Amino acid sequence: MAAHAHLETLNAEQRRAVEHGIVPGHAPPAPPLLVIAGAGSGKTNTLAHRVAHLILNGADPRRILLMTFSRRASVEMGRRVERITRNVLGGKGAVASDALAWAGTFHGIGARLLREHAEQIGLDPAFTIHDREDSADLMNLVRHNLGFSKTETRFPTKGTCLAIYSRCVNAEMAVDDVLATSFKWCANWGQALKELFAAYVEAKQRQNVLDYDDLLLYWAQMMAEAAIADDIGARFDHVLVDEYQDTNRLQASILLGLKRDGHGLTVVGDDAQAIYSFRAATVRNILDFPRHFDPPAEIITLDRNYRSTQPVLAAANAVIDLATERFTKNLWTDREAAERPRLIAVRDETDQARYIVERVLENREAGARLKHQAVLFRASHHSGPLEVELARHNIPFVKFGGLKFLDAAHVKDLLALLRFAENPRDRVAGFRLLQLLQGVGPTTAQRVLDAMLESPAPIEVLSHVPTPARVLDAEWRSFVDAIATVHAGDAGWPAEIASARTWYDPHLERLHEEDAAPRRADLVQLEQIASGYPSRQRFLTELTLDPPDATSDESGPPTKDEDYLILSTIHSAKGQEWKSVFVLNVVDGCIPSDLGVGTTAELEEERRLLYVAMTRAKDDLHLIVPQRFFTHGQASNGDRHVYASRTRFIPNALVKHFESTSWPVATPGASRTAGAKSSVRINVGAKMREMWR
DNA sequence: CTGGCTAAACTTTTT
DNA sequence: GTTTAGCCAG
Repeated sequence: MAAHAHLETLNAEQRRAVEHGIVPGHAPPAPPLLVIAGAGSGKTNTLAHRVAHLILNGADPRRILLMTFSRRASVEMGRRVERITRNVLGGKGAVASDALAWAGTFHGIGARLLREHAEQIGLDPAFTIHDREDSADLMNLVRHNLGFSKTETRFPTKGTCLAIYSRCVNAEMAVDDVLATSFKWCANWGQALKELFAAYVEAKQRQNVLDYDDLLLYWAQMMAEAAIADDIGARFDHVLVDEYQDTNRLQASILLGLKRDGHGLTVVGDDAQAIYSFRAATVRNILDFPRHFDPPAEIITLDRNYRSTQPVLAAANAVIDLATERFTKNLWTDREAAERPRLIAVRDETDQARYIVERVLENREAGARLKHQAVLFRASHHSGPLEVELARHNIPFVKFGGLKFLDAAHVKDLLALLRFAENPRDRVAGFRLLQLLQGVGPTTAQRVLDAMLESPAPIEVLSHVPTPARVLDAEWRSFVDAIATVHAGDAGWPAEIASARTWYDPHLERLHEEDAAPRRADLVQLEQIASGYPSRQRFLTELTLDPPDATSDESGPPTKDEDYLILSTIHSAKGQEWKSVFVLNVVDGCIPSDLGVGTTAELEEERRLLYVAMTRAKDDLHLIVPQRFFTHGQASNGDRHVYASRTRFIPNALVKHFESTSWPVATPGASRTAGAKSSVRINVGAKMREMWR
């Protein structure tokens, strides 16, 4: 049947998931559905087909809420939905991807709903949003004001305070419980932390700023109020959530508040790939989902893997099989292949980098594009030596995860000016800006901001504040004018950024004499990015919620048709796949991270992390094991490097799933020049057999 | 009160 | 190697 041609590429389970509750020509809010979708089982494709199928059978795309884990995932989903509907309806009838207006992350959707419903909950719709660093800075200001920065024994740092606060909010737990379970070394500070958090919340409200957690928290609060919850719930007929295993309790509260009887709800996920518990995500969400409803939600399991070859999948299955707790069964595939994944022993991180360069170039010679190859690692800084080696060989790469463009001091300075102009009550932005001026320190900054705080027209007040002592009159006037000009917005968006840059330039020169030029180029690039947004508010909001997540070795992002190697943290690699995958530092201390071996739960998450990394590979998988690696500056510990051993997640019993080799391959000449008899022993018999394989 | 200095502590993953 | 608290001169 032609109308169903788009379903023919799906297998039976996928098709059941796509068609659940939909009859031809009629797509009412269906009973709740849980799809357990293993790695590479066509999850994104299935979800995209379900959305398309809803639309093709009469659902209004503007009344579909689609929540994905990242902005990148939501863009991809929109594209696929558009393609499917175009194939069925032809060019004219296709649903434009922007018709799927409510697709995005929980945080992004939250920000939009909060602006629209701000009045109903006594919130000023012009709020600005603090990213993690801004939140930590505000926490620090409050912490300082309460006198916690000079306690007898050291008070937790701003980052730790924020982490504790964030976990309380996201896990819906009391401070004392969070301290007892996740932050034992801070258990003594329970009372002080409660005071701190109360003051932090007040400060945010006075300044009309929200942090990441507030976007969810305020939303959840709206859902707890029946009248508003019904209002918002009624805007959407269908609510679909991807990567449900990585949502937290607060997000589950929102979802269940949105659709209390579960009708119209579809969630998709895989508990074997849960890797975000540090953000308070809990697999309980996905496990408990069916029983929230009566009758319970239907469960459909996708366990056929279309991505990886059989040997790659066998190795990944073996790794996850050792998990202490498993809910889903193993994946299967019919993609036969002879090559087992490789376990490569190298001497150190330098050789690890050389090995990858050699293999990557070899693959490119054989016709594989760089883009189809990826290098994955546990922590962002693990790729350091590799980046050097890639640069030496002129191999372009793009790195996902880790330090961001927006974290650079000069970028933050300029953004602070824009944010301060947008919301003059934003103390973190103001504090940062004022201290750029010579002669202004914390005290003067506080005083100026205090004067502004009370007034309904803070910019007016600022213009009339007398030039503080120790500050040059001209410098002060230039600062005040810059703020006022941008705030008034007469130049229009994004032209006003030019005024901001003009003001900032002398400060840039002074603060970064050494490397002012590349930093100035960054700011030009920022202005370019800004031109893609319709307004200052949209720019600031979307930039904090969806910062550019990739950095490359060249200035500026590479153009689409250029070829480049992918470098990514394992976390940022979620949902992606490549023909060849290299995993760095598959040693104890990196995977699992030695910071992640505290509790069994943490250790189990590290195991899943390795599983996620391995299941990204379609054809070749290389796990690299450096025999030793250098540690950063623990001078007191003496040795500059430590000997590492293969990750505990691949014990001897699992080695049979891999092709074990070392690199570089020892040449006969090398041992001779060594003079003394080499300690290396080779198994001649094995090598003979190897020749005929 | 600011800004430059020293000593000591900390060091993952991200919306 | 980077960030933070504390000290001191101007």
